[in-house]
Amino acid sequence: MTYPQDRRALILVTAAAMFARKGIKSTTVREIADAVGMLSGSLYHYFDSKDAMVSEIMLGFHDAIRDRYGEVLMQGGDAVQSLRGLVSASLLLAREQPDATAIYQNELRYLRETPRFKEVQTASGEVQRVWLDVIQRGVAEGSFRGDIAPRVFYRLIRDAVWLSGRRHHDDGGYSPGELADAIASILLDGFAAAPELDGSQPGAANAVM
Amino acid sequence: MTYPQDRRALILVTAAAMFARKGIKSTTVREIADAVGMLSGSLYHYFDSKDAMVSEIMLGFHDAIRDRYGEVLMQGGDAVQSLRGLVSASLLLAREQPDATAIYQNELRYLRETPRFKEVQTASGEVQRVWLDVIQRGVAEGSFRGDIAPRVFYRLIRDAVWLSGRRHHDDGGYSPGELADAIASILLDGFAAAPELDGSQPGAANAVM
DNA sequence: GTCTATATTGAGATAGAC
DNA sequence: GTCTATCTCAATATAGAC
Repeated sequence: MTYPQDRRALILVTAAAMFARKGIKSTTVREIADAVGMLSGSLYHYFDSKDAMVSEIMLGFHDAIRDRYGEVLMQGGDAVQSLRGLVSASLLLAREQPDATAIYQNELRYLRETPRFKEVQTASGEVQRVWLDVIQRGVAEGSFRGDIAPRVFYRLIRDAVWLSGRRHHDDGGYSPGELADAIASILLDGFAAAPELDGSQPGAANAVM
Repeated sequence: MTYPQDRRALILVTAAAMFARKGIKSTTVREIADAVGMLSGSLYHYFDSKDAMVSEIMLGFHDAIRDRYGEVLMQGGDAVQSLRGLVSASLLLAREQPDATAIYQNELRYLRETPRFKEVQTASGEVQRVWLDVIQRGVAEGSFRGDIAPRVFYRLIRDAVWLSGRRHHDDGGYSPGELADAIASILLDGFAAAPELDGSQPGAANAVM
């Protein structure tokens, strides 16, 4: 699909694919070089280190996120609309850039604990801030449940987005879009069947466990 | 808390803690030995290899899961009751064995792709089977939504359990039990606020995105 | 810009003394 | 059962020719 115009870009997308599939630590620079058709030493003409590739991949990904989220927020609307916009934008991104998404989710700890990824950490914090602001706004507006900490819901949704971005061995006829809809629907409406209209409260009623 | 009676057990719980925190690949046998107060060579008196430790940790974890799930299913009841039982049992296990839980979730790919972990893979498949059976039973009984593939819900719930097992830098005053309740409630009832009793359908109504 | 060759380090694992 | 010492191998990274 994408036709990388220069070797540098080719190296980057190839590395991203391998990082996503096998993890950063388990992917060797030799394998990357092999996949792109050169020898490992040659990679260092373009990048200072393996981690430099990781950093560049992640920064590009966060730039894309920031752009999309900016568009969503600029459209205004209430918190529910904003949240749906963020979910939609995230799932779209996860579909467009499944490798970067997987890396971001799988290697969170490594990215957080390695000083070299300071810039990535900052960008990541800004993204999280956007989510929390919208969720808190929704709670204040009364459209989201107030009995659940925004942070908890944020984590759940972040992991769910990851889930939709992952490629699975069998996705049983689900297109990525359908999968996204299914996940968003569970998170907003719940997995329990819609109750009969007998006046029973669906939300607060069930004390779980 | 736990008072390991022999060195072997101490090594295992120490290794589990480090695997959970830093990942298997990033944890060296020397670090494990350090933490337990011996030299790396001595570890090999107890274990054939680093992966042998991983395998033993995971097999023990799956044994515990199987026991608990068995108790749940033996109590009978409808699918909703069984599902709640499974959720409850899982969250309890995630709380009792946070390290094994984290390893299982974080290293899924590594465990799947390494032939040496064949036994773990088999055990893992059986666990998944239990979930899918209960979910499918619930769909058949009409208590779970039929428009969402059981597999999708299973993955969501598996990741959510992981979430509850993870230790986070700040969990903002949430006890593990409260966190578990919050997550289970989102998954079953949804994050949208309970609707006013004006006859509008909470479940199916919102076409997401 | 790519290759050859190699330096350097880090990690898993082993042998044998104590 | 633990330590000392070391083997071996794999991986990142570098230097310099072409």
